[in-house]
Amino acid sequence: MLDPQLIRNDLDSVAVALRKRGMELDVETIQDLEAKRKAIQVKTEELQSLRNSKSKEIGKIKGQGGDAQPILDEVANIKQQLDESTKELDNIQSLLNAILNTIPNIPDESVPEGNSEECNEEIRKWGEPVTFDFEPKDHVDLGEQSGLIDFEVATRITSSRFVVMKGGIARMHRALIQLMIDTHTMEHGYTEVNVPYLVNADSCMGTGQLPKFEEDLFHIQEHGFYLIPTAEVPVTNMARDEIFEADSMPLKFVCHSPCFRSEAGSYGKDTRGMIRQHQFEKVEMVQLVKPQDSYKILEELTGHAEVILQKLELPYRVVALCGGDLGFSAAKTYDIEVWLPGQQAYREISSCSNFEAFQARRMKARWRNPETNKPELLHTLNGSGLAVGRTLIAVMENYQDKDGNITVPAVLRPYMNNQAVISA
RNA sequence: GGAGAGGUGGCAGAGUGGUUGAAUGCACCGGUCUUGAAAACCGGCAAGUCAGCGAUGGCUUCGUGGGUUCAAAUCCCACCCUCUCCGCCA
Repeated sequence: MLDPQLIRNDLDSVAVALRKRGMELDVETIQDLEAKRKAIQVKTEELQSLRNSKSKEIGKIKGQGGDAQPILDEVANIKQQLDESTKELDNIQSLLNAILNTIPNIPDESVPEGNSEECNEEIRKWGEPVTFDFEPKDHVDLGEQSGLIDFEVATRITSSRFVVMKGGIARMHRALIQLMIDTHTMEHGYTEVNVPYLVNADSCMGTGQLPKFEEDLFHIQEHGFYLIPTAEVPVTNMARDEIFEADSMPLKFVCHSPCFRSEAGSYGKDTRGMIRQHQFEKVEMVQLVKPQDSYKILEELTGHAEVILQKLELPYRVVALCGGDLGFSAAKTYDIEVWLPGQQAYREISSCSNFEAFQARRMKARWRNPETNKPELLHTLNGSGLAVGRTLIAVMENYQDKDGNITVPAVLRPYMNNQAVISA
């Protein structure tokens, strides 16, 4: 959610800023509703004030044993006026909120212009794509050859876009999680957390999945809960309605969790393999920071994700998302893309974002600024560190030999009882 | 799942229809005292929101949502959550 003051006082510049996303704000409708809101709110509050003072008089008179009837008569019609005015205000406010809740965050100045993936800006590259002296297979073929990745049986159990992993592959998947969490806790200073995978609607509102993107979520109708699409939701919402002291910040959390996404609207996209699943696992980093630090910390956080790829010696590049490719709540995002020999392409494996106060405002996540001694909105950031399934397939494809065996990266072996090869 | 108790400010904890946004204590901030600190004493101290250039003023908020009333922390209804006991259970 954007600052309501900004919307009231400088809507035109908000509209200009949002054009970077390729979004056209309906300035006239908002201004119109806002003007009505102002008039009706003032009127309503005046009526409330009148009622309150009259009621106090009644109380005083009755307390002294006097006759309050004259004032009771005087007050008789206030109630009805107030009811009408309140109803009208509620109406306008919910119309206005419906609009405001669907306005995305304002992109940071440094975000590149553009309306599609092609306009993303490459920031840096690490490592060289390996050249094979044979035709490298993709993870689907490799998994089929070894029998350690089974899409068919997962389809029988549930549906498409699910997977069953077995043996060495399942083990390496688990080892990757351990490597990531250990690195972030022991080298980068994050606190490991374990959180609910079902969340309530308020939490989804807080991080911005609701109200606009309900169709992307799995919803348990019976209880009103949602399956988390990312640990960002429960972890960031730990700060909802909280006020943190300055010396406890930044708060840094790392969390491994499954993620559930309905992938509505992605029919036909990445249908092959494990790239796009309804259920996948991710290690997520979340930071709650002082506003003045958030852009510096975005760089750090992105670096923390990169360390995992460097340890695994997987080539990657970092791109800054352009305005049109930016997520709803983000002010700035770096995607990290790993090299997949099977696709001969860089594919997203992490997304690191600064949300500034956008989520914090929805969540009422605040810190006490020592300079003012007042609670102020903090800034939230998060980034995958990393998407585990995609990391797994990157390892498989980059570490394969011509027979389809997969060498276990050295850094993972301690987590796999020193297993060095997953045989085809 | 059954029975009972309860949800009030950063925390603890009063308050059962009317100058109660809420006693008191702790914490916190400022000051006096002190070489300095502690103690003691004095003062301040909820959040959100609206109008206003501002001074300031109004409104809302006592788990959530409805209702009764001129007036609700206080009465009524529904829901949520916490605790205790019983049952079941990884």
